[in-house]
Amino acid sequence: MKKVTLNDISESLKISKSTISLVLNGRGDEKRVSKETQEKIFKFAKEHNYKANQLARGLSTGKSDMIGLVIPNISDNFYARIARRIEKKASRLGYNVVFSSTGESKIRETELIQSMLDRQVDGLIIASTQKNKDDILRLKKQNFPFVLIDRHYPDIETNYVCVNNNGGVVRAVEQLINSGRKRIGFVSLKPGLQAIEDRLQGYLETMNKHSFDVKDGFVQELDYDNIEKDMPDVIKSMVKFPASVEGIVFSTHFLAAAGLRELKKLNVRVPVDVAIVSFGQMSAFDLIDPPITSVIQPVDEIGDNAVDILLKNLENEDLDFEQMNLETDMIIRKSCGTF
Amino acid sequence: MKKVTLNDISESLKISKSTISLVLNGRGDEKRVSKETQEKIFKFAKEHNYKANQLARGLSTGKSDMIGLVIPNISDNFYARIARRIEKKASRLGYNVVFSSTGESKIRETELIQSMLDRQVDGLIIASTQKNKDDILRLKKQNFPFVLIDRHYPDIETNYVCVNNNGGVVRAVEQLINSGRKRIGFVSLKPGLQAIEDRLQGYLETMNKHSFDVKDGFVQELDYDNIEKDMPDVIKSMVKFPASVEGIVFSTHFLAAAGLRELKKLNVRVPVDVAIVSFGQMSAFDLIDPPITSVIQPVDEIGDNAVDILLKNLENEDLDFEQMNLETDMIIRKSCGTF
DNA sequence: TTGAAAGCGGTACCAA
DNA sequence: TTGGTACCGCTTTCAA
Repeated sequence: MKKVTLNDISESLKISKSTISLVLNGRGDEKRVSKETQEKIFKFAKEHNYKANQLARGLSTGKSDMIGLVIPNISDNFYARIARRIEKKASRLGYNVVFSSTGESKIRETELIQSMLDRQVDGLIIASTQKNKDDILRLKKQNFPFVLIDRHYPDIETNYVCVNNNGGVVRAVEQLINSGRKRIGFVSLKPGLQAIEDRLQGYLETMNKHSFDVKDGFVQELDYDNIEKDMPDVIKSMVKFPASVEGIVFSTHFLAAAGLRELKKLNVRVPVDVAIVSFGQMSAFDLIDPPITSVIQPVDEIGDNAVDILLKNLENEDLDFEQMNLETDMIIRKSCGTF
Repeated sequence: MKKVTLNDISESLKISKSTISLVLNGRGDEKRVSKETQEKIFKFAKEHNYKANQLARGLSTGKSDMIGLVIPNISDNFYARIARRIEKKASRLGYNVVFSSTGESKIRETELIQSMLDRQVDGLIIASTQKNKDDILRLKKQNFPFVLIDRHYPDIETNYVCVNNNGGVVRAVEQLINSGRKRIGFVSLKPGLQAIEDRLQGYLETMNKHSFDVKDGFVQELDYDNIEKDMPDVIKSMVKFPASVEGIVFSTHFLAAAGLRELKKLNVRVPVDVAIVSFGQMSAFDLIDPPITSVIQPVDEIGDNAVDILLKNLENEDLDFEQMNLETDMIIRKSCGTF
């Protein structure tokens, strides 16, 4: 069952390709193609189930109606939810989305961006590894439409949709302080991500504001690829002397999960011995023992805004950059010791 | 910064497009293009950062090097993990993947499949809504390469990679029986999915085998779109007289989470009053109070096999259908009352 | 109101 | 060893 092409229709109907193309693209009336011709064409197309080859169309029009989504990891719930939102909105507007995960690798990110460009995607939405200034600068220089999500480059002016990381962590730390903790630790990822840096700053600022010492061992930074492996030692070192923390803020949801796992293994009572707050959520955080207090990132808004901004930029070449730092929310549950 | 095309190179270098195309595709030696010519071409391409337009190439070769992934919901951890695996493997083999979520809607599924076909994807991996025989039959009739994952159509012969749903549930029920429960309920989704049907059968068979009655109210089926709303009544009706279940098997991970949420609200002690097992896992199931016993689906194998089978079919037109029912595993935790 | 033809950027066959 | 050229399927301009 060979695919029907414009040419086939043209030959069968003895009507030129151009007319058919026009009609099938809904510009028949505009171009004053006669009703009969139009009907004949529509009828034939329907009957033979004609569908335009998007490759050919794309080659001809110079746009592919595809947008590329480059993220660290589609199996991470946070990005998956953003992806879902992006896809939903994009698809409603006639775009398909090609996605790829970088696994936080700069090299992969470079490859992926390139391969999407080769595919002629009309625009990109990128949650960058932030180790990849070169590519971002290049995209920018080429005036290629893209918007950064979740992570942006502070010294490169681009469109971005991020969250107020600093503010979110401030709330998290304040919450622990409210529930009477002074010796508060911060478990995070190794530097490299601005978002992570901002969260650390939020922690340090808040401790400072309250004149609480950030003692040795209070701040722990894990390697993205070795979280399971390193978490036991990290937690051990934090809960026992000399650090002896009474509270921990985890800078991201999977760190919180891994950290809690270790706390449990050590029979540390949460929140009695150590209260915890997670920056970022997981779907079962309310069911966990104890339920986890967490800073909520506005996932849907990130996705929606990213698509909106990108599409605006597809239509209009030279728009001002849009930069959004969305506010976080917080759900207070038992783990922070407030009750 | 306009993109460099083959034509540009051809004009600059005074070498024909065909030669350049050959060389850049690594077939220079094979076609005995002189070393010098090859070097000139490579050098120019490098310097001017030439990248082939995949749309054009696809149009010409008739293959796009894209594979389409159609799933119910990318933000569901189960599918997200499969997607990650598929993407990883596919990308290593030179394919990009376009994905879309159907939200369990037949209409969306039809639209999405069509839009991927229009995009000229080389093949499809589909976790179908199973309300969509027509499309599957059409793909099959057209001999279009595709493989079904997670859900297949029993009366249509196709490639598929699914799990042994029946067997998984049998183990789940047996586990509850082992820990002394007789009045065991089954919370599932409204019929429509073969996988769900198989799980129900697994439950019924096992109950039957042990001569346990399946009393009124033991089997509950929720509507995919109203789980949060309907779960309270479902759980209430199950735990109190006359159903008074002592154990519940949830037919999928999110039902287990929602169900447990209600059990907790009702102050039903798990597993003392009601023991539970989940078919399918969530990342924090080990941290939940109580930790959830769950049937583990072999996510990675599903993804890997799907890609393998699909790629084989891309290379070779008429292969026999491959049909895999992968075995599940089970992680036993407190919720089933075994300890 | 409709058609012819050029062009999008490649690939691949056939000559030279 | 290299080049010419038709063609993939569609859009779009210009003429008729």
